[in-house]
Formats: sequence, structure tokens, C-alpha cells
Amino acid sequence: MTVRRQPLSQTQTRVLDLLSAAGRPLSAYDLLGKLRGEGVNAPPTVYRALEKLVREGLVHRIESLNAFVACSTPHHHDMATFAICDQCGLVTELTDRPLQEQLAAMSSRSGFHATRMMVELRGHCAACAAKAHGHGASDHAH
Amino acid sequence: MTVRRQPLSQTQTRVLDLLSAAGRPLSAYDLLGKLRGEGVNAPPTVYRALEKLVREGLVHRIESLNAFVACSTPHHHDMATFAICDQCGLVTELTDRPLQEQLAAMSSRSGFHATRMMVELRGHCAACAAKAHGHGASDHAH
DNA sequence: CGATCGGATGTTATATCATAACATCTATCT
DNA sequence: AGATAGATGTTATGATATAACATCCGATCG
Ligand SMILES: [Zn+2]
Ligand SMILES: [Zn+2]
Ligand SMILES: [Zn+2]
Ligand SMILES: [Zn+2]
Repeated sequence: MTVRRQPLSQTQTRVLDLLSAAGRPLSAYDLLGKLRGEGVNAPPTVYRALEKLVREGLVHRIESLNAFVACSTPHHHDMATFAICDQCGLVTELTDRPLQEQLAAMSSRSGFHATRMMVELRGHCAACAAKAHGHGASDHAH
Repeated sequence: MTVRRQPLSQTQTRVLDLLSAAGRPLSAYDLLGKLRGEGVNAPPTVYRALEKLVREGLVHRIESLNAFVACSTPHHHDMATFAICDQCGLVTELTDRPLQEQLAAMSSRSGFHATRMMVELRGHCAACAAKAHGHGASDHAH
């Protein structure tokens, strides 16, 4: 599954591994925290590695969280869709080809040429929606 | 379904007017800059006004720009779609009912209960796409 | 009237996210 | 060796956002 076109540097590999292991979005400073003591001491290194990984399509940036997550299906795809549970923090990357086509159609209909399409849904995951019967649980948040 | 609108405070009105007049997204600090000398001297006031306006459905936050824009059709709508030109900075709020329904269907199909749906397209507007013939012009950005 | 309550604001300080600018190091190609 | 490209280190700063607490004011109610 790991289709890597360019070889990754040490730090880039380390960042990707950390994101994959986390299985949830991490902020650049979360990553920096985990990399201190491994020779990574400042934000630019982390941001540079993330930039590369995003370029390579291995990592997505989630705008509404200011955080990064390993791509669940690492192909280059210029559209990413995320469902973000505001209760437990679960983030799921969704794929829906028809949606992508419809979005592209909608944008081009207005003459817009989209190079990147971001869809982020906020709400409650199935588990949390089931649990939620009027009362609130321990809000996770980011 | 009675859409009860709360009266807006002085600052809230001022912020909404500034956003409407700008016709483009402004950051909270852009707004603060314009409000200094009118008794608004610190970020919290601006953020609080924006929070209220977003709650009322009069303003949208554009996540990928960290900026705010007046809603083009101020109804409460939990889905907002924006086409953002990376060249000239033009931001257009799009409406597409079928897309909204398809997104809702997709999310609920996976058991997710969406309360808010964000769609942000990055690329080039019709005018800039026409001008762009391989060469880059004066990248505007925000 | 006077109590009190909610909404808005002021104020200070700080947290969080991101980049500029410049120096260094190494691998690779010529 | 010289040149190039990519990655990293380092220092400093910019940009975005919130915490915590105090004050003010209009509406409501006993
Ligand atoms: Zn992906
Ligand atoms: Zn959940
Ligand atoms: Zn709107
Ligand atoms: Zn444009």
C-alpha cells in the first residue's frame, strides 16, 4: 500500500510513522514534542517535513483543526473528505467518487478551476451519536 | 421555523458592516485594525463579535484562510461552500442544494451525524484561469 | 426601588500555530 | 574541484486565538 515515489528523509519518515501510529490528527507542535531528543528541536524542521509529505500525498492537513493526519489511502488525490467527531475526536477519511465529480462539476460550471478540494464535516460519529441521549459526555476536542 | 434574529450590539454591527463592505474575507486582526480608535482595542472583543455573528449565520469562517466573510445569503445554513482563487484572492460563496444533499447522505451512510459541513475549493477563478497561460502573475494571496 | 442576571466589553497575559532569514552539511553530478 | 539540490539547524518573529478576571449596563422581578 505504501507507494512512495520519492525516497523520504529521516525526519520525514519519522513524522509519517508518528502520524500513522497515532491514527488521529496531530498538530505540528505535537509532533515536535515527540521528536525532541531525536535531533529535532525547532518548528521549521517539522513544518518542512510535513510540507513534503503533504506534497507527496501521504499526509493531509485538516484545516479546521490546524492538524495533520496520515492519508488512509496514499494516492495522490486532490480531494480529501474528513468526518470529525466533536465529541471523541475521531477523524475518518472518506472517499466518495461521485461527490468528487459533482464538486468538480459545480466548480467548473462557475468557471472556477479547482486544484484542491477540501471537505470537512463536523458532528458526531456513530458511536457518540448513539451514546448521546440528551446528556453530554466527556468532550474530547482537539 | 421562525428565524428569530437577535438584535446586534454596536460592535457586532460594526464588524458585520466592515465585512460586508470589504466583500472579501478579513482576518480578526484586519478587523481589529479597522476598529482601533472606535473603542475596540483588543482581540477578544473582535473574536466575541465574530462568534456571535457566526452563530447567527451572518458570517462564515473560512478555515483554510483563517478569515471571516459576510454570508452572501444570510439564512442559517449549516453548509457553506467557498471557491477561493489563489491568484487574485477572490472568494465566492456557492450554493448547490444537490451537493448538500449528497454530502448529508454520504455522511449519514457511514453513521456520522453532521452538524456543520465545510467545503472549500482552492484554485483559479474564471478570470485568472483565462489570464494564466503557463506563466505566473502577481500572486495575490491574502 | 434595589437585587440580580445575562450579554457585552475592557484589560492583561498567554497559548498556539506558522514562517522569515540565514548558515551549514551532505550527496550527487560534471 | 565546482556546482547544484535537498535537508536541517538556529534564532527570531509574525499571526492567530483564548484564558481569566473585572466592569458596565439594561431588563426583569419581588
Ligand atoms: Zn487521503
Ligand atoms: Zn465520537
Ligand atoms: Zn452563507
Ligand atoms: Zn482570480
